[in-house]
Amino acid sequence: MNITEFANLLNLSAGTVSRALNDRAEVSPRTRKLVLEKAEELGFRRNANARRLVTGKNFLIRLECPDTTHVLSDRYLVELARAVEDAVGAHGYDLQLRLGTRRREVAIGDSMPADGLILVSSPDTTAAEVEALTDHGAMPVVVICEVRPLDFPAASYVCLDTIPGVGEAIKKLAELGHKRVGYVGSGRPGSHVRATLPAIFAEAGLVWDDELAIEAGVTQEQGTQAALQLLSHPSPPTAIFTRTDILAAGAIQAVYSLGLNVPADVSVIGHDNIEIASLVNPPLTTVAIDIPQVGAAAANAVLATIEHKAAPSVQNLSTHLIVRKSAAAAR
Amino acid sequence: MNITEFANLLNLSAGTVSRALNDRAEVSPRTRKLVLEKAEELGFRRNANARRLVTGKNFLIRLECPDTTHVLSDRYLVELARAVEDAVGAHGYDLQLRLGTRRREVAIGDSMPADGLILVSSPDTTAAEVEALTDHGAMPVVVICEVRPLDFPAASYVCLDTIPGVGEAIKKLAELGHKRVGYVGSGRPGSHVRATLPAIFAEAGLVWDDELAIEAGVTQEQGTQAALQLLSHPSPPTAIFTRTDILAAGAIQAVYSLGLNVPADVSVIGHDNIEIASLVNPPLTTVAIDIPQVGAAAANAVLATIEHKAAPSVQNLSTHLIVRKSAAAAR
DNA sequence: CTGTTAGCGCTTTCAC
DNA sequence: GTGAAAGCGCTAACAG
Repeated sequence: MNITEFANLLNLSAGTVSRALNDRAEVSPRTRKLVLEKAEELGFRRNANARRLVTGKNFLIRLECPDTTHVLSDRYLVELARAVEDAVGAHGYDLQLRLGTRRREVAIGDSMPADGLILVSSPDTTAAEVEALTDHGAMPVVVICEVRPLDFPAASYVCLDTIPGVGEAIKKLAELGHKRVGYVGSGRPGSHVRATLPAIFAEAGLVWDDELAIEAGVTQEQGTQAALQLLSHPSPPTAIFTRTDILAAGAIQAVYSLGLNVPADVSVIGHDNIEIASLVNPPLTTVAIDIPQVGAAAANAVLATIEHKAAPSVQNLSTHLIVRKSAAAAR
Repeated sequence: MNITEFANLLNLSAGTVSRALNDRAEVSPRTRKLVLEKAEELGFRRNANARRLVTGKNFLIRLECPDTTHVLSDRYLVELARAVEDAVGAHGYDLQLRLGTRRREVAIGDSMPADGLILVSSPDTTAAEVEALTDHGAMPVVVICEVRPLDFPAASYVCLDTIPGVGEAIKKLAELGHKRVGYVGSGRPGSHVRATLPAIFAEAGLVWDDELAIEAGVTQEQGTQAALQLLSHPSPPTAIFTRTDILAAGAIQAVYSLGLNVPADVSVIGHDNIEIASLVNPPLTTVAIDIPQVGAAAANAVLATIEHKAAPSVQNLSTHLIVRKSAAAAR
């Protein structure tokens, strides 16, 4: 059933029905009500493609995630997609997901069927790439990236800052009375977090000791070994902050293996809030970013550009501390 | 630039260009080549919505995942989506992702803009629900579900069978010479796997001993405790199969804490192949399903129905054993 | 093999 | 406030 047939059933014209369905002002309340009710009753639904053709709008937002994404791990993508979908759905938009590397190869055959783009950047995303993805600036875009925006001012940005959460974690430990705090890194000594840590310690009123920092690696076992080494220090830490939750799980095991307890004897704080964080014993206090918030921010940024022609914006979102049970007052 | 303008540039008619772009037979090779080249050169792209309107096709497959999905965990959704996208992309289709519970509420305003649906079912998905989602059978659908198809014969099914992989795991252990094999479950004594285990043991030539089966729970710590209990049995197992990788990680810790080694003294096999499976020490031998294969199977099933009007099909996909380092010959 | 023509189903002026 | 008519950009049927 098309809109004309439907209109005839109500003794109205297609134009009037269209206006009613689009919530236009010029239609009488009585008519609008009738149309809405009957549409529901008779199960009438507009042909989306005709509507898109004539309006030039697609009611579609594309979420693009290169598979080399390190900004947000796979695990978070679903959460992100859910949030974006919710946010854009509230405005009548659908979500199209593009994951592969299969970038521009669909070249011919289809023009851009999306009104806006949300791009999860990877460390090697370039401005040129973003421009290509947006059909040379024709499509509004928001890029989700680490600290610094790309050199592509036409885009909006949602920047993820890992430092504040780490700051909260260290501050929390300081507040709990810990004086000696160890660090177990994931094996990348040049990382942003690692480089900033001494300053963070200072700000929390703590003394940074290089001997209490180990770049361990990525496995749980490596976390255990690093923690063991830390705890065998002549002046051992009473708290350990690890770069990942997996390392934290390892550190907890190390504490137990020494006949000590978490958090009674040693506090442990992790990073990432992965699934097992809440499953280990004790449940892990950890640093994480609010993914739904990231999704909502990105969605609202594209929508603002699409619907209100808003100027490109830059938002900064920070990690924060999720307090569970693995950190307590120093003995 | 629309197709008529573009055609004029080449001194052709819109019809001819359309035929060339659609790879129709009636167009001369010479013309086709010209059109394709010039389209590339001038950056001409057809208006997707006009095409959709006139053909009645949407070139869109929808992947729908209720957030109550337990059939496939969140972690796998991205992998699944990637596989589906690749498979449908090869046929010129795009992927629309629908995650929320927000089911049919978009009722008015948009008709179904998808040619087919892939539905990841949850334990409580009903036939009526599937019917509603397909616009009363108007849209081809394939349901990804556990062992048994729903009572909705119009759909195709990709059924996931966990048993074969568990069978492989136990058989492997038997082949390695293990006689006593322990089981650590996730606390659901009525589960399909648990119920089938005695038969699987029998088939592998192993004796099932109820005293060697513990329904532990979900945390790593619970895995450790269960394994400890198992290993303190008067006639302890030389291998342990756990229902999840997290439990397996716990079991490995238990073995170490006893001054023993994995796999030299005790073999451990997990289930799920979660991220940490390859990160623990030793890398975990585990049971898993090939998600990309699931995605490809589902995608091909919808596409077959859409493009060749193929009859609904039922495919069974099984878990299998991923051999890493945590299982070895019995001492 | 190619040009011409008639819609696909909707929204949007323009009359009334 | 509503109806009539034009047209969005494309494909497909029909001529030639």
